[in-house]
Parts: sequence; structure tokens; C-alpha cells
Amino acid sequence: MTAQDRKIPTHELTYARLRDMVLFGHLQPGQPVTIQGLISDLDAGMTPVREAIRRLIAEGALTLLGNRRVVVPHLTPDLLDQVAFARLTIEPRLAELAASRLTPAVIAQLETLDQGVDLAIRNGDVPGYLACNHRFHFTLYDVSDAGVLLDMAQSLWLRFGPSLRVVCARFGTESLPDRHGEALAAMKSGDARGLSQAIRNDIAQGVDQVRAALASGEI
Amino acid sequence: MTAQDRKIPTHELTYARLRDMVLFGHLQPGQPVTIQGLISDLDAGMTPVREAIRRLIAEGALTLLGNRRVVVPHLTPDLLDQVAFARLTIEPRLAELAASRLTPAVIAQLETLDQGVDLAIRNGDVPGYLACNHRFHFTLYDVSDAGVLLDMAQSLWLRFGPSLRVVCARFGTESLPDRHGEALAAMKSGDARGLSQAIRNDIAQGVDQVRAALASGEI
DNA sequence: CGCCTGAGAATTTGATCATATTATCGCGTC
DNA sequence: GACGCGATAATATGATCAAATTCTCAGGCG
Repeated sequence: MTAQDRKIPTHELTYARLRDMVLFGHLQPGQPVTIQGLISDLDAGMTPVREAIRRLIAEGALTLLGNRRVVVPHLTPDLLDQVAFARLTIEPRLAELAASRLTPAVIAQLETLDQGVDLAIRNGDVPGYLACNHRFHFTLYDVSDAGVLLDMAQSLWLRFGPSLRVVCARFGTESLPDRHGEALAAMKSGDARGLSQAIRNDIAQGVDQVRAALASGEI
Repeated sequence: MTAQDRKIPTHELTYARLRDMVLFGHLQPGQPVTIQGLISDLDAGMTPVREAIRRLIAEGALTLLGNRRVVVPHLTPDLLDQVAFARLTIEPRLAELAASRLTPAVIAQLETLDQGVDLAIRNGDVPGYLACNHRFHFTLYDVSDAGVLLDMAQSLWLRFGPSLRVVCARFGTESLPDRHGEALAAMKSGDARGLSQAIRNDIAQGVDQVRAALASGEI
């Protein structure tokens, strides 16, 4: 731990922690994020906290109001349409690029993660579902070695995360998408196009869940 | 100016200035960007400079090396493919969304900007071309009122800018794309699909220029 | 004799913090 | 309901410490 502390700068750690708080719904949409609050919550200095916040604002995970206030943004139907459009083009592409580089080891790892997703859904374990689902998608995307698209996907998940969490908390994990089975089958048969389509279906299903919740005014 | 200084915080101004330096090629790919250098160049304090750099790293405009050093990234053929894919899906979409909201006033403004582009090309005025071309695209995209996609487009331009500048400096402005005429015609006839296609053609042409330059090892 | 190499000092640069300054918000008063 | 006052939080600076690069110089090798 000391060795890691020496290597990884505080502002990186602070960024990672704050990002995960947004991504896994520990912060709710509309919730204000104050520098001073994070200083005491994360036990960090002012400079690292400020830099982490700026980074997350640039990535769309946080919004800077005109009054210097920072909040976790609400997802409106309009914004959701944009995020959905972008996710449905970027992420299937990442999956397609990853397809030809997949190794049996990675596929096995993804299978384990998918089992974690299933387990979390059965147990109604929302944080577990969110974490496993995220790791499933991004260990796949990482294989693509496409940094630009990966950054874009990360940013889109940051915009999507808080609302997904609210939907989960409201409707439970049972109605959540798990099209990962289709995806894994396509990986094993080396079907890049099929993998891309499976990921597309998975995303579309998740987006529809959130869209329905938004339309019914639940969030 | 005093009133503006009071309203706009220094780190926003610093960010805007540094971003434009990247976007319009005042910084070359591979060039190191130091905090202390910017402090003296931009005559700003340490905090605003640090925050501006973090923001631009998050947007892909700058790259943080392992050694804590920051550089303007080189565009490799691989990265260019990713940027091209993303631009060719995001920006035509922005144009399509903007189409139904265009007013005669905005179209007139875009026509003026296009004349600026033409003039710059004829005069071999590279900075003028870059500035007018950027403003043409983003005054159009702004009309779409699609913040998420707009942010993504801005980020993609930041990755693209420095290399485009190098290409211009090498081959002059004569071979540069100007499919704006097609776009303006589509706007006037209210043809959203046609506008989207015109923008797509414009982007594809620009990407091909840079791709050719990259392939020939010119940059 | 000149050149390459490498250890170590000096300098440059980045990271973090403490502090002063300034703007914003909430509340009480008129 | 508007205005002013105090509390709170954000902005910005400079100082200090740590890390990395560069420079220098001596020694060994061709």
C-alpha cells in the first residue's frame, strides 16, 4: 500500500474514487457535490479534489452550475436519447473490434463476470449488479485497444450510471437486461457481427428500462 | 473587460485559451506542455493552469505520460480510424438534429462563415481557415441543442486539430475540403437528410487528407 | 587521443498544502 | 417583498516538498 501510494498520485486516487461514486450510484442525480464535503469525506487535500471534480465535469459525470455549484446531473429524456444514440454506435463497434482479439482466457473471465451478474440479479444485489455489469462490458471493450472509443464509452456510462441506479432501486434487479449469454455464445464462435448485435441488444434493453422510468416520472 | 474578468473565472479563461491553442495548431503534436511554462506564457496562477490541463486531458486534447509529463498527442493511423468513425456518426447526427431548428438568420450567418472559409483557402491563410471552418461546424451543431453529442464532437475536434494543422502547413489550403456549399443548399431547402450527408462528405474528405498524410509518413 | 558511458549534482517540473481573497447563499430585519 | 449581514464555500496565490530530467565530469574503452 505504501508502494502504491508512492506511485499513484493522490489526485488520481481521488478521481477514481469519486468516479466510482458516480458510476455506481452512491451519489444521486441532483445531489450537490461540494469541494469541502469531498475533502472531509475522501480525506484528501483541496488540490486533488478540485482536479478530480474538473476531470469529471469534462467527462460529463458532473455538471457545473452557473453559481459555481457542482451537481450530479439529472438525466432528461432528451439527454437520454443522445446517450442512447452514442452508446448504440460506440459500444457495438468496440465489441466488434474486440472480437478478433479475444483469447479463451478473456472469454473465461467474462463468463465468470456474467455469473456474477446473474447472481446479483437473483439476490437483488443492486451494487453487485452494477459493478459486475460494468466490469463485463469494459473488460470486453478493453480488448479492442481502441483508446478513443473507450474514453467515449466511459464518459457515456458516467452519464448513464446514476439514473440506472435509481431505476434499479425502484424496480429491483429482476427486470434488468442480461443479454450477456448471447454475447458469450457469439464470442465462442468467433462471430464478430453477432457479438456486436448482442451488445447492441443489451444496451437497447437497458436504455428502454431507463426511458420507461423517465417517462413515467419515476425519476 | 473588468466586468468580464469579474464574471468569468480565471480557470475558464485559461482553459479556453489553452484549448484554442490545441485546436488551432499553435501547439504541435508531440510538444510537451508544462505547467510552469503555461504559468508564464498565459500569465496565470498555478491552480487555473492545472485545472485547465486536467480538463483537456479528460477531453483527449492532451495526454498524460507516465512520467507526469503532459504532451500534445500524436495521431496514429489507428487513432485516426477511431476518430473518423466517431466523427462520421456523431456529427451528421448533430447536423440532422439541427436541421429542423435552423432559422434564416443562422443560415445567413453560416453563409458568411463559409465565405470566410473560401477566402482563407484562396489566400492560403491556414489559421483563418481553421478558425472559420471550426466556427462553421459548431454554429451549426450548436443549433441542435444536443449537449452530450456536442461535447463529444468538441472532444473529437480536439484530437483532430493539431494534425490537421500540420497537414495544412505541409500541403497548403488548396486541397482542403469545402463541402459547405452542399450543406448550405440542403439547409435552405430544409433537407435534413441531405444536410447530414453533406456534413458526412465534408468530414470524410478531411479525414482522407489526414489519413493520406499519415500514410505517406509526412507527419 | 577522442568518444562513449555512467554516477552524481544541479535544475527543472510536478504535487500538495495552507492561506488569503472573493463571491454566493440563507436568514433576519425593515 | 426587498435589503443587508453573517456564514459558507469556491477561487486563486505562493510556499514547500518530492520526483524526474538534464548536465557535468571523470573514468574506461576503442
